Amino acid sequence: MPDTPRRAGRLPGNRYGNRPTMKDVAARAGVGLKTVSRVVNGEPGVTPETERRVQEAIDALGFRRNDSARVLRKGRTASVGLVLEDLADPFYGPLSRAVEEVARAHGALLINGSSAEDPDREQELVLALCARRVDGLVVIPAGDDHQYLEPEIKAGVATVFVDRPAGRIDADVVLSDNFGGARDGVAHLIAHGHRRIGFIGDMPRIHTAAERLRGYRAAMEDAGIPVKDAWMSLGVTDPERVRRAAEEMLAGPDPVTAVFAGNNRVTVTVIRVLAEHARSVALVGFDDIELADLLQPGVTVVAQDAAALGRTAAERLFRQLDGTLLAPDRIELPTRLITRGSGELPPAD
Amino acid sequence: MPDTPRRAGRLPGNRYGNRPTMKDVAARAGVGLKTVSRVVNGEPGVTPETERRVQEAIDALGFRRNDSARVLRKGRTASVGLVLEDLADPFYGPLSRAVEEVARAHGALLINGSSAEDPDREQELVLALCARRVDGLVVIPAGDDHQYLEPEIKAGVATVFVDRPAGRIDADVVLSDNFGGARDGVAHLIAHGHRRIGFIGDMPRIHTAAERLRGYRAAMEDAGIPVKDAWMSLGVTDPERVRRAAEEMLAGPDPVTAVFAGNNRVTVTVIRVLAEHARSVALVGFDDIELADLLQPGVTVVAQDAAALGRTAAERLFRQLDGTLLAPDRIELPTRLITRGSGELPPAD
DNA sequence: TAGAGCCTGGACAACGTTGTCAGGTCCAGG
DNA sequence: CCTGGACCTGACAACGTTGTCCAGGCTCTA
Repeated sequence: MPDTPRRAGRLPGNRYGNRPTMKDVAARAGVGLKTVSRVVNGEPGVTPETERRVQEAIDALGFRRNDSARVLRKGRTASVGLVLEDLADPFYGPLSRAVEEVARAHGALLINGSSAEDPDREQELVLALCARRVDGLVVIPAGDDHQYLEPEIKAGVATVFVDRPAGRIDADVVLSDNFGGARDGVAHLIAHGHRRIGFIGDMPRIHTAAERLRGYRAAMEDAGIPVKDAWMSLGVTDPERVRRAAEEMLAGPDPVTAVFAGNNRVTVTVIRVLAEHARSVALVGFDDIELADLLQPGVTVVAQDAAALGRTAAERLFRQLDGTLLAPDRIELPTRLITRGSGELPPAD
Repeated sequence: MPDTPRRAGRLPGNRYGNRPTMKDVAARAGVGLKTVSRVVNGEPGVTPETERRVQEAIDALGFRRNDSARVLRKGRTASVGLVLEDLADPFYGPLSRAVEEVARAHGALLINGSSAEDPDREQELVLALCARRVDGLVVIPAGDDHQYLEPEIKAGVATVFVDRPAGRIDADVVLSDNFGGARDGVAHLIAHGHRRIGFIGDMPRIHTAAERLRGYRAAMEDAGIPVKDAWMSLGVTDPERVRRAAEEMLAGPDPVTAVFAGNNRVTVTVIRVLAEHARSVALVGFDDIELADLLQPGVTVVAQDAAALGRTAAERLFRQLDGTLLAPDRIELPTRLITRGSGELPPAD
């Protein structure tokens, strides 16, 4: 009979592919279980000679500590979860990376998931992460009711919301100044002589979209310009519909001479439409986009710092875990207007 | 005396913030431990009435199953790891998202980490993921020796390498046709009359960079054009140095009339340099970039499908886990030349 | 009405690790 | 030679879950 594998006959044998455990290492090194544990964790109180023998057995068997068991015993997973809308969106890449860097500095791994802007999927993801007992959560909300998180937060899961505030729950939030940024961007167009300014943005149920719309309205009101419904297009985000919305604004009886685009995806489509348009139309977009400076004209944008959002949120998260953070707070990061040409075009009527 | 918390006196009380366990739920519902387990896992053999009582207790206590314990018992974590270079790079966002979608379809979560192109950090990340007993790994290698993974793979961790092949180990690999893509791109420039063509790429120790360089050389050789050292710049990736390299090629005694850019970051910088350059210079870049069609001229690129890379790799990973996949294989996905203007400019000498 | 068979529920061990604690060895000092 | 302390080492329980197995109560049929 060949070597009988450990646990033979008890399981098909594919449990972790039959990995060696500390017990196996201990047997091979001729020491106690706990001594192996000590060596693996670099705890003091082991003779160099013993340590050498254990280390040898570890290498020979290819032992790797099972963190699931460790977590079960210790209660901390050294991992944090990040739930965002879509990792493929260039806005979230740097944000995610920033969270990862902070986590790494604290010795934690990052688990992330995309909600695809679906509240149910967000909840499903968040709860799955809680079941894994992540130490903390950074969430970019898709839904607007986060009461389902209350038991988790009570149970000690550190939580920070980013980019959009949480709904019906008191928690840390890190936001960009969407209102101020949009207001400044629109005011910039007004300062360059525009009065008929269009706004194309996402569904107002998304907080950022609503705030930017509010900024648009505020700037118009400050300048004493009445806003026409035909100048506003809300809830529009896929390229086809943005295109149609932009074309309608440009063609109506009261055509706009400038457009404020509510996010990076809208901006890109609007650029395409304007490129085909005969009359010159000014444009300011929310969110910076790569190569914006190389287009003709350069694209003027209200830029937010995605990496700073992620970093700030993650740092708050770990301060919650340290216990150095007291009450939940709302932090707002400033935006920056970057003028490159498209926002400085004069009205062409 | 107020309600004494469970485990009072044993621990500071912050272990998972004292979350309820199945035992607690069982006690509250007045049933046995295993019955709670059955309800939580939707196993048959529980009366509706009992199930209701248990469910009530679960809701009241805010119970959430501890997946660490579950994993320890079951041996599968339902999570896969993804190690890539930099999540903030727009090339990796869609790739990561594609892996996530496939994982999600298989009920698994995605843990990902950025190696920052550092082999040590790659190994550290991979081993940390193995310690968490991820079921599988998708790795975009930073280093060129992956023997350290051998015990893990033997132990049953499914593994697929993407974008670059693994070093010194036999494993599944999913690649783009870097050689063919680069050769076609350069041949395209040659077909438009260019003979002095520059190449700017990353360090040849990176497989993709080496393959693209090889494609460049092959195309030149096929056309019988001797390549001058001054036309090639390798290992250059930060904007400052790419800029200098490009300027030198354009200014030398034998100035290039066209440039092949080895990756998206190089392309972007070269575009900037060319925009300031008096003479018209043709450009083909490897990797597509957003808005490439809106520049003047549009940027001709060799596009690879990042999402397809991720999807293909993840699908192979789960086929390994199903056991339906046999021997390790090497899959090469085609690239696509997208002509937009910059690659069709005639030589300007 | 008794026995067979089915359904529901619970006791118990095991997963691999770490914290606690006690035993054992070795040496210095009395 | 004995005592005490410092230092190593290992036995054991516990973390929260799931798989196995058995007990008890029910229904149905002969």
